[in-house]
Amino acid sequence: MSERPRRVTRQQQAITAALQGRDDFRSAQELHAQLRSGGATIGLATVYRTLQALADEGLIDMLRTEGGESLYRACSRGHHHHLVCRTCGRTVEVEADDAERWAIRTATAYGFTDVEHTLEIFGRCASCSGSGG
Amino acid sequence: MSERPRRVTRQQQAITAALQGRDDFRSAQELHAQLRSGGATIGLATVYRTLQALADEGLIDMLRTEGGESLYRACSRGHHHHLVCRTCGRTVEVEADDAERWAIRTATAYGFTDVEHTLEIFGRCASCSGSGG
DNA sequence: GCATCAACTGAGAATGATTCTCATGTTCGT
DNA sequence: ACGAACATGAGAATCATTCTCAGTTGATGC
Repeated sequence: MSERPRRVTRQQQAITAALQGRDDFRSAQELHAQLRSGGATIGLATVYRTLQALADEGLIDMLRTEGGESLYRACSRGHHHHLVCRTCGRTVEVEADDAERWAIRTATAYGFTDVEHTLEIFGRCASCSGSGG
Repeated sequence: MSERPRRVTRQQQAITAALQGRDDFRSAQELHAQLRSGGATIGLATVYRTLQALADEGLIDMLRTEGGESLYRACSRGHHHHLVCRTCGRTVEVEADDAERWAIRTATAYGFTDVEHTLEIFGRCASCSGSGG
C-alpha cells in the first residue's frame, strides 16, 4: 500500500508536461505519437508504464472508453467522474457525491468491502446533437 | 434501428441454453470452452457474434471488467447494474434508480442527449473479506 | 421430399491495445 | 567519479476480439 520511490526521469517529465499542456483525454498511443512528433525520444512501453503509475497514485485521471481503450488526462481534484461526448470526445468533469455514496452504501449493505466503482456517462453534447441522428 | 431477422440455429440455442443454466457472468472465451467441453461444435467467432447480438438486443446482460474483458450473463429484467466481487467473481444485481436519474439529470444539465452510462461496483464480498488482505 | 439462396458458421489469420523481455542507459547516494 | 538499482525502449509476446471467406444449414416454395 506504500508508494515506491520513483526517480525523476526525462521521459516522465515529458509525459507529465504533455498532459499538463492540454485538458482533453488521450490514449497512451496518442500521447506517445505526440511526444515523438514533438521530438522526444520515448518508447511506447515507457508511456504505458508511466501513465499507469501516475494514474495509480491518483496524479492523473483515467477512463476507459466503450471500446476498451484507456484514456488519460492531467487531473486536478480528487475523485470524480466524466461525461463524455461520443461524437467529439469532449469531456465534462462531474462530481458524483450522491452516486458515490449510493454505491458505497449499496455495496456495504451486501457485505462488500474494499469497494471501488466505475461510472462514466456517454452521450452527445449540445454541439454534436444537431448533426447526425 | 430495426432488428434484423435472425435464424434459429443450433449454435445460438446452445449459447442461450448455456447462459440460462447459470447465473454468473462469463466471458465469451469461457463460454466457448464450456460449450466445447460439453460436446458442442461451435466456433469462437460464433460465440462472440451471438453474444454481441443478444446483448445488443438487450436479451442478455453484459459488463466489462477492469481488465477490459467483456462478460455476459442471462439477464432478466431491464436496466440495472452490478456489484462484483473481485476475488470470487460473485455478482449481485442492484437497482440504481437514484444513480440513474442522477446520471441522466447531470448529462441533460450539460446539454447532452442520447445518454448512456456504465456503472459497475467492484469490491470484496463477505465470504472473501476474511482471507487475503 | 427436393431445390434454392441467403444467412450462419468456423478455422485461422488479422488486428490492436497492452504487457513483457532484457540488454543498455540514467539517476541517486556516497 | 563509482556502483548499484531502477528506468528505458525496441520489438516480441500476449490476449481478447474481429475479420475473411468458403462450406454448411435453415427457411421457403413447389
